[in-house]
Amino acid sequence: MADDTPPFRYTATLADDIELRWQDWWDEHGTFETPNETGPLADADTADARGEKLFVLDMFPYPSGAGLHVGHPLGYIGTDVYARFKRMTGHNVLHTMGFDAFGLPAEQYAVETGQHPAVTTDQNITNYRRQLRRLGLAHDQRRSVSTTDPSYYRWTQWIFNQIFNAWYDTDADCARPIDELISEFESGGRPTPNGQPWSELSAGERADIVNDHRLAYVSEAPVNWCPGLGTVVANEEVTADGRSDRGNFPVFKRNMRQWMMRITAYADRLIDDLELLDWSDAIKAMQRNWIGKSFGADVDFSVTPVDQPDTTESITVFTTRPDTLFGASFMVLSPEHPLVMGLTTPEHASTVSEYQRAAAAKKDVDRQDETRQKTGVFTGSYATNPINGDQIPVWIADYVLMGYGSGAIMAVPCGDQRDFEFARTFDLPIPAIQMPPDEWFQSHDIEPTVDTATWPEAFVGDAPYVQSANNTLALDGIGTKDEGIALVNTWLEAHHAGRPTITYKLRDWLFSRQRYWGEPFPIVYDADGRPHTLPDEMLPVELPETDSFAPRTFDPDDEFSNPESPLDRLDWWVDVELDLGDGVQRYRRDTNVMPQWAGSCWYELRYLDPTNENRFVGREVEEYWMGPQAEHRPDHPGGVDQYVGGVEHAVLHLLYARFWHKVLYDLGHLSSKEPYARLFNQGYVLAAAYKDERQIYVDAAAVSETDDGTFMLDDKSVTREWGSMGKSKKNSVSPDDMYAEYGADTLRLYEMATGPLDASRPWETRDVVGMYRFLQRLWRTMIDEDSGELIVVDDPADDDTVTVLHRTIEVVRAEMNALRFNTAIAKLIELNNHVTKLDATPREIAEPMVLMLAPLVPHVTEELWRRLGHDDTLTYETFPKADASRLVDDTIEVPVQINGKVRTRVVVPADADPAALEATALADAVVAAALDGGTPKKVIVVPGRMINVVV
RNA sequence: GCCCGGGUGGCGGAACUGGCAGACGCGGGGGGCUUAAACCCCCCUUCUCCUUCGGGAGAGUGUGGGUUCAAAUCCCACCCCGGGCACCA
Repeated sequence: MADDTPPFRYTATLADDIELRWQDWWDEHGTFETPNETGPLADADTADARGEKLFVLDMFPYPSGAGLHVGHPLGYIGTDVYARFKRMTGHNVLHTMGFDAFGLPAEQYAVETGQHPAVTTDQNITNYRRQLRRLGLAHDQRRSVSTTDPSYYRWTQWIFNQIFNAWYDTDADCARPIDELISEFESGGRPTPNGQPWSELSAGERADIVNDHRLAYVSEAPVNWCPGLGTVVANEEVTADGRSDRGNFPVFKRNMRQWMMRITAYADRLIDDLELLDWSDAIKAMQRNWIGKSFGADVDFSVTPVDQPDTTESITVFTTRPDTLFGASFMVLSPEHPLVMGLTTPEHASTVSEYQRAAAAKKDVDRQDETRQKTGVFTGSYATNPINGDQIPVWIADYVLMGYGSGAIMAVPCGDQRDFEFARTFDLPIPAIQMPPDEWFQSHDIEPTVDTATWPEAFVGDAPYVQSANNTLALDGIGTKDEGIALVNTWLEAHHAGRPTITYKLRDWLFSRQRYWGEPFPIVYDADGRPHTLPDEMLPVELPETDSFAPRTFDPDDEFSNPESPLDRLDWWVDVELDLGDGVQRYRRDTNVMPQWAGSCWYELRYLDPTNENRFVGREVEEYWMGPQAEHRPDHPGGVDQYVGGVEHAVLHLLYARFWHKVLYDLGHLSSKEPYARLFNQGYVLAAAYKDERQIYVDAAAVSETDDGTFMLDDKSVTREWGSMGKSKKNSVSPDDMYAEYGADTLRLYEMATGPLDASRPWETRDVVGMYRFLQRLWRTMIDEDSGELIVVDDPADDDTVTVLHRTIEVVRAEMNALRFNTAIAKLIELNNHVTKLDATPREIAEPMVLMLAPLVPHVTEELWRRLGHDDTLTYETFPKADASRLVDDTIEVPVQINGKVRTRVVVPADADPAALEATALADAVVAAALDGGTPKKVIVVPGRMINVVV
């Protein structure tokens, strides 16, 4: 190529040279190594010299085989810019990056390629490290961890043991060591569940009681069985339409014996402590909704079992509207409710069992389709409504779910649309208990009446009660539900027929997976099948080597298949002889592995103290980096100062990690109550994908847009859709291509400039050139393109330029601090555009400009800083501060409006008082013409901003 | 249905606490450099209309109302888009 590009122009080639050189320099000099104050990585003097601590954290990546595309590092660049900025404003910043490398995709990728997941995972991590390093991210490499490393998961297993050896004391409202529970049982200070004295129980009975209190426990419960994946999965991993979020296979509810974690014990604290967190309302709302706390009452209805006509039992229902109890005209049980068989009379037995079978065969998806016609069958029995003694029929129906409340409801058809529809379908009575307002009747075009036969739907809302009284309670005339609820709750308690209660949607966390690539449980079972944890000195329990790592999967629709853990096949590993304190005995190892979320529940803690052999994190180290900061806020919960990641973890990782953190806090291992004090959700990089007429993706890079807005590949038109980037969509753009074409600094700048960090934005390769041109102009203001010589001059800058500089500094500082890098960049471009118009670039402008750009484009600024005559990295230079006297002008131009429209401008002294402003405006020719000799009706003066003359 | 966001030029997006809408970048147009092109540089670029070519007028931030001297910004009603939850009693 005949190329007359000037030899020292800032091109991709020069950028490449600069970037690789500085990346090596940083590594050689340990530039980004962050000292602790204590422990193995301690250098207290340096830590103090750097200033106040600041922990900046990214959600660590799962290292996939496909490598990074340009969408992945958006958040990583954002945290890097922020962390670099904070280093320059007096902070000891901890920033590193680890890998969340256990889990399904690694295993699937390994199965596809026939390589062991340990091998592919290592390769992928190596590739990720290379791609991330090439971006110039200022990470402390010494602190990088992988969840798959035995020296890491040793401590994941240790934390599991902590959770296993803990119980939740509801009186103290915190977790405590299980030994303290046992002591309470032994001393009699706490009664056993069935009241028998502890001393009379066998060792096995005692173990069962203790196991039932543990925060990690094995139970037989309905779980999500996914035959297509060959494993059970957590509620949080099931999509709304009843499929696995990994692989999109059907998921079936089955009773199985599995490990659970008692996250429900923390439901209230997980909600309440959201108040302490600087997170977006959206994420907080998602967590609150997921936990799903609702206040209401349990109400007991008595029933007579068919086979024991002389006895009564009670069915408890949960309701959020106890005040509507007078309107409960029938009861509906979930088909799986344990009392259904006992309440079914012989003549209804066949229809009931048939309905139960049909309900069981239905997938959750179909069952939850609320548009479906209501179905159900009568059991033949009646229950007594405690508030009015009415005998109400007991039905079963699949719109009542066993998994929520008590699996039974009182149906109030006049006030609940589902009950209303059910009553209409089966011709059940609909007594009115509220008199809806006239407008309600008008909107339905019917006469006001309590005769619900004319009502088209249930009435939901506040309205005076009617027909709601018994001998001891009268609601009639009361107008608000809060009052009604309080009165009925009092009545229920006085008559032992119910009690206020709280229900949650949150279920305990299903914690075991029947896969290979995960943390083994540090658990063995004795001859009686009771679990024992392995003592700390036996950790880690290493994942056994095997060629046969593929899980057994099944036909995705084969609901009645059973999971087979890969570890189960390894007899040599499963059967062990150990001395756990009772002499050498034979045990069987637990053959489950932990879910992918386990490793990410505490990784930020390991970053703090990655080489600690004695503890998962040193106490003082944790306190330094994560301790509550009362000087900022008395109720500061502690935790990471700035966490950045995608919104997709709102109820998975972020909920699980908070739960583990709180357990560790309760047990005295941590000083922080919460792991992540401040959370920022970055947006996503979206990309256009194109499909041809066969609905097959075509290479997005080859598609062009015509003038009339249609998209063409060669001579065929294709359709466009927006979504995440991906190889399968043929629209992936690799950062490697961007490095080759523009360099890492340009890529960083482009990603930060396209919009606010929390907004998703489309990727447009053709737009990248704008930031490349900017860096070229920047380079050209300081370096001669032909000679390569520095052309910065030591002459003072003119007054106007200095003013522009200080205004820029003022804005850039504020914008960087608030993570608004897009506007900071715009300001810096304006400054540089100003400088390009000067005859020469003064050093007093060049140096602060380089420093301000350093967090964004670290390589080219290091190079310029060096050429400006400095020996050391600019990483720890002080970020420029604005001179306040430069931020105010002597005179300012103020717009003058006439009747709210800008018609002219006047130049006035900056400190002009309102009267002077008004006088100046009225003297202006345009204003005088508008007034035409008259006087204005009104003049509004906003000093320094605006004058509005109303004519 | 409920809960969160959001809607501004051809495109990505700016706009402090209600005070000059469209910063910055892309794209587009014009010009320079060049034998030519690419690269690079300079100027113009919300729309419509008028113009004596200096400029001027009107409209304009999803729609319709309202508050105000003044609304992208506040209030009411509605439409559309994205995300989350959902037969949750």
